[in-house]
Amino acid sequence: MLKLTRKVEYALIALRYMDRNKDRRCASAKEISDLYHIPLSLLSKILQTLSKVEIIQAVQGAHGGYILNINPEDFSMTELINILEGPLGIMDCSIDSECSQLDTCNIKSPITKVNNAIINVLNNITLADISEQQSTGLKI
Amino acid sequence: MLKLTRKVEYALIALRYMDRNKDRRCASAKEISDLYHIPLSLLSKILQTLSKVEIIQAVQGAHGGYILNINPEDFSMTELINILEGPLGIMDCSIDSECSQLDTCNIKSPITKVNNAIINVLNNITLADISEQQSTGLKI
DNA sequence: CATATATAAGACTAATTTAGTCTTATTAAG
DNA sequence: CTTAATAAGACTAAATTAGTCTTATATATG
Ligand code: SF4
Ligand code: SF4
Repeated sequence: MLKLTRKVEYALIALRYMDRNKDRRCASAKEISDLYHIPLSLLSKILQTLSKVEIIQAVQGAHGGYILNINPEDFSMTELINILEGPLGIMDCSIDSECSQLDTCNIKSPITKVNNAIINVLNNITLADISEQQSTGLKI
Repeated sequence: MLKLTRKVEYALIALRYMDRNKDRRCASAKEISDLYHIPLSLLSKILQTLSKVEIIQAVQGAHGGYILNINPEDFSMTELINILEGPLGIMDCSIDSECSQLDTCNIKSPITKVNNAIINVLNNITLADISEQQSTGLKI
C-alpha cells in the first residue's frame, strides 16, 4: 500500500544512469538491465514507453540505445508516474471513478487535502533531485 | 499505485463518524455499515483490529458497539496505517526487504528522501484533521 | 550481403496484494 | 430464551503488478 511500482523505480534507475552518462552516445536496455539486474523485457517496455513520449530518444539498430531527451530539472516524479501508470491519486475518487461510497462518503473532502499534499511532494521532486544526490551501491 | 487501501478509508469513515457522535453511547458496526454502504464483515474486522489496540473500545452484546478511545488530535494517519497495514513505505527496501536490486540500486538514497517527505505528510495529519473539516455527502 | 545487436509492439502468464465472504463462537440486553 | 451485538479466522474472488515470450524491424559492421 502506498508503494511505487517497479516500473517507476526501474525508470528512475535507468533515467539516472542515462543522465550520469550524458557524455556517452547512448545506453542500451541490455546494458542497463545487466548493470542493475532488471529483467530485460520489462525494462525494454518501460524505455519504449518513455521513448514514445520523447522523454528519451531511441537509436535503433546495432550500437543503438537511448539518449536522455529532457532537462532533468524540468521533469517531475508526477510526470513520470503519469506516463507510466496514469493519473496519480491516493483514492479512487481522486481520478474518476466508480466508488460505491461516493454519495455518502464523509471523508472525501478531507482526504482530498491529503491527496493534494502528497501530489505536491511528488510535483516538487525532479529527475535532477534523484540524479544529483549521492547514492549507495554502484553510484552510477 | 500509491493508493490508500479500502481498509484505511473505511477505518477513517468509521472513526470520523464515532468522533462526531461522541455524545451517543456507542456506534455499532451494523449502523456504520448501513450508513456508508460498507460490507459489514469487512468493517467488523477493521473495527476489531482497532479495538484490539484500544483505539476504540468495544461494548459487547445487544446494544453494543464501539466508542472512540483516543484523542483525535493525537492520532495520526501514519499510526492508523501502521495498525491496519503494517509499516509504511513507498518502496520495498524502506522496510526490510528482499529487493534484488538492493546491492546495485542507484536510487535508494534519493528515493528514501522522497519516502521521508511523504511519511512526514502523513505524520502531520491527525484524525482531528479528517474529522473537523466539512465534508460532502452525509456530512456526519 | 549476412550476421549480430539493437529497438518496437503486444499477447500472454504468474505472482502478489487487496477486497470481500462465510462460518462458528461468545456476550449481554430485554 | 431470543435477539443483536462483538470476536476470530478460514476462505474465495477480484484486481493489480510483475515478468515472460514471440515476432518484426532497423542498422552497424565485416
Ligand atoms: S474518499 Fe470516499 S468517495 Fe473517495 S474513494 Fe475513498 S471512500 Fe470512495
Ligand atoms: S529503491 Fe532500489 S533497493 Fe530500494 S526497493 Fe527500490 S529498487 Fe529496490
